[in-house]
Amino acid sequence: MDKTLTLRQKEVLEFLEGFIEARGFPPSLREICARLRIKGPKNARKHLEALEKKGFIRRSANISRAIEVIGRAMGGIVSMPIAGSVRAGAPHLAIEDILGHVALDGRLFNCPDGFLLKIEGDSMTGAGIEHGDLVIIRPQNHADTNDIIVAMLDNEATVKRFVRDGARVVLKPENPAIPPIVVGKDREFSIIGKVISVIKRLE
Amino acid sequence: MDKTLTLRQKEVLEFLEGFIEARGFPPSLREICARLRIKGPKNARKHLEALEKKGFIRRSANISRAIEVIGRAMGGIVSMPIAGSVRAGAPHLAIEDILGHVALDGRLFNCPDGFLLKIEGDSMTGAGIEHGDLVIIRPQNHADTNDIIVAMLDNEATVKRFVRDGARVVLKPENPAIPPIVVGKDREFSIIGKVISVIKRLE
DNA sequence: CCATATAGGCTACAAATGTTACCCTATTAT
DNA sequence: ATAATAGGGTAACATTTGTAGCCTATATGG
Repeated sequence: MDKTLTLRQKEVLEFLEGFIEARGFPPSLREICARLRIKGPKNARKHLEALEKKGFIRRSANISRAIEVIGRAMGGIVSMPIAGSVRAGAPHLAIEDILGHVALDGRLFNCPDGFLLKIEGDSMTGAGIEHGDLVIIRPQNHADTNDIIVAMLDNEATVKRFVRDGARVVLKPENPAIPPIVVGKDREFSIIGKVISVIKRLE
Repeated sequence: MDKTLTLRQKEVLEFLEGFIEARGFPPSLREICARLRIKGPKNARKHLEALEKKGFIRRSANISRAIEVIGRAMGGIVSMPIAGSVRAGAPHLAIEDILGHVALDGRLFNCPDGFLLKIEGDSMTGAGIEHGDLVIIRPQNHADTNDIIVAMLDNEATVKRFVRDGARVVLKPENPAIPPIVVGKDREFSIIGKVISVIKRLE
């Protein structure tokens, strides 16, 4: 089965997507005819049959406008807040107010109550986390050794690799130029959450 | 105008959202009746009129299933396909090569006709692109020096840093263990697109 | 040459669907 | 008391809409 669309079928598919986007519901056969300058509903139907056979849409018999464009699945979208900037180098800034919200795919970023942080500094470049990247944080107050976490250290937020060395806690940068931080009892330390995803923008 | 929904109206609205989510198109009046155990289509219609008056949905007269749920904040969200394999010059990817779709925030990933590719191999670890990461590709057939691109080389897709050295084209891995590739005239070479974003999942 | 897929025109029919009219009972505010 | 809103019932009606059959034409592959 050839799953490649013809030019005409691509036109039909793009019209379907545009119509649904604009109106909120799919077009009828005769509305498809009107836009594509086709005379009979049967001919529009044949296009839909072709699109369904090739797997681009799903239909239901005897039901008006029963066209579902596959892949447009907007389901499972979660809105995550961007929680301001965090200095990943020498700990400096605390978590600030929420800058905005971003809609993300729940299947890809599986974290119902997560949030995002924008990385500042170069202390985690060895782990592929660089200045300007966004990290997605899953809030939790514990961590396993070698997890990359966001922690509050003396009222400042920092992103580091978490290592439990016996009774001691060490926050390891991924940058040879920056020494590890040994968290002593004299320091105020708490785990904010774990970095579960990194988003880099290259342009 | 009272914009507060009654319990029953909230039931109706949630049914509408669930139906559209599941089926891809809105329900008819009689389908609303069936689910909410209402006997006449007129009664379902009265609920829709109330929801429209309060600004939660939009309708069109005399058109079947013409219900658009407002404010469901799908604005700016784009759906991008995840390509399993890349073939040269594919404007519309064939369905057999699409592993799935991901909904992404258009403000964050500003690329209307892009697609995603799952990275295999460790040739770009120096640029923070590792095995298993997803990269977002903006289709284009040109590139600037130092862009990270997806290219077809002898019928195989590869992700490398693009360097134009005089008349020569060099594809540079970001891994000291892997030598650069000098693209000679004897090789079939074309640029598929530019890597504009990297998504890493750490768990 | 034949079969198939694509693309379209035309007509008719039955089912799905929105619309209208009139009925009722509560509850709440005027 | 009266009006308005919310919620539900029954029936009839007109339109929208999907389905079906039959026609022509072009291109492609065996």
